[in-house]
Amino acid sequence: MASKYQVPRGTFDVLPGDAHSRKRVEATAAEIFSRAGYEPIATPAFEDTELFERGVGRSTDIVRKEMFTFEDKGGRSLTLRPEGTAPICRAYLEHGMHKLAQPVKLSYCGPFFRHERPQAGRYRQFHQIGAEAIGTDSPLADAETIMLLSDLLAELGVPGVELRLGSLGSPQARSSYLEDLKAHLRSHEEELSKDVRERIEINPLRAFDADDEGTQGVMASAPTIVERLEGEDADHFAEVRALLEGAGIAYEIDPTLVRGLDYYTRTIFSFVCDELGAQSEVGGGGRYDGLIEQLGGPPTPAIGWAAGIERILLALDEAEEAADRDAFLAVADPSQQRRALALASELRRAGLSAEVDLAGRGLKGQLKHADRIGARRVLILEADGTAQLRDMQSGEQAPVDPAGLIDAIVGGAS
RNA sequence: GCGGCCAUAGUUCAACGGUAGAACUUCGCGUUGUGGUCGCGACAAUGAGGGUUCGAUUCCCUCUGGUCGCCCCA
Repeated sequence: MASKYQVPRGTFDVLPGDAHSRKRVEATAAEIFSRAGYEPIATPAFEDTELFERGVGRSTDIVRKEMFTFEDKGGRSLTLRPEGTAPICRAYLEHGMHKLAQPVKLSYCGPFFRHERPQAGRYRQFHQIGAEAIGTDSPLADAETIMLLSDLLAELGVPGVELRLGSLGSPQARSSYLEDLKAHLRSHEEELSKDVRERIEINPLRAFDADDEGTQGVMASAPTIVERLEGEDADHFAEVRALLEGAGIAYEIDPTLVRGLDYYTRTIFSFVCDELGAQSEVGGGGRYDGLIEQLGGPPTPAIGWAAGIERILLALDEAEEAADRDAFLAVADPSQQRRALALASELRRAGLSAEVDLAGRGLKGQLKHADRIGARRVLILEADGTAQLRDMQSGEQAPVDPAGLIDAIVGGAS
């Protein structure tokens, strides 16, 4: 009988079988962050709504239609965090981290919330791993953070990953470019597909991705933002590219790269995976030199990224592996249950994995269960106080001295 | 938020509008306390609510959820 209750739309339970690979992803990230000096930070699951409105941008899809916003009993408007960068910048300011040696390098991992229509790789509660380097505008930081994510995906073995790189320049350069692009599109309006035409004002960059011939013809002569970068923006981007090339990181310049959050400036990047469906971005980020100032702090350049754990797992498509046990303590007679549990506890304190039957199975059932959980050895406790040690691989079984039980198992395990 | 497809045991799949079956899993049995292979048995399901019909798992509607695409993003 199925329960009338089920997980809320777009959410999921992490069951024991999935927990292992998920943990591996988190542990690998933690290791990579630790080696590079990106200290862990954790912020609350919800924040003042205004933090996201100001930080992410009121005109973005995220703020306009994807936030879980609620009022607390004091009438404050709170929002389940839809992303991690604005909260971290809030924490940076709130705790005076600008007084620390710059840049401040941080990493995080946790749940985020967006009210979107669920589909493969897109959930309403999802989990991100992220890194931020706050307080430097050096291209070195851009390259380092990108390399961190590249290393993570490589170490995890995510297949078919490709890095897309772009630069938005300064906010002013970006908006003047967008005006020019819109003008270009409008002047060729008849040649564009209906789809693209309708989105000229909303998202003109999308036109670069169109498949229809007419639009592609128009876009061939369209200006791209990367070729229009000037002065320091251009130098910065050139340096980032040189650093990535020097490190042997392959990338592709993507003039159509769009980040739907208002705070991005200069470098933006995205790691896509061809094993995924429509939600092909496995991780991405960019520079946000104006965000901290936007939140009321001093001008503070910064860069960071986030990667979706569910998307990584989807791309890895790992088969769950059966966990091994060093020993299973079987009882030939229920009178031995106490002894079994005590011995199991002792083995566990010695650092071994051991289980006992908790379901009242017969000896046959216990052996079967021991086999199922991958126990290497089964210790059968006899009613008369003696014991037999059975090797589950060879099937060999011999009596063991009750006094030396622990030694027999510990010794056999090493 | 918009379109397409879908919804049956714990899981994966069957069933011309007429008795809901199977496989895997779980539990038990295969003699007298010993796992894997094999055989036998047991537990166990039509997402919810309406409608059409003598009769609905099957057709229609609504809801819920999933999935794919759009949009957007991690």
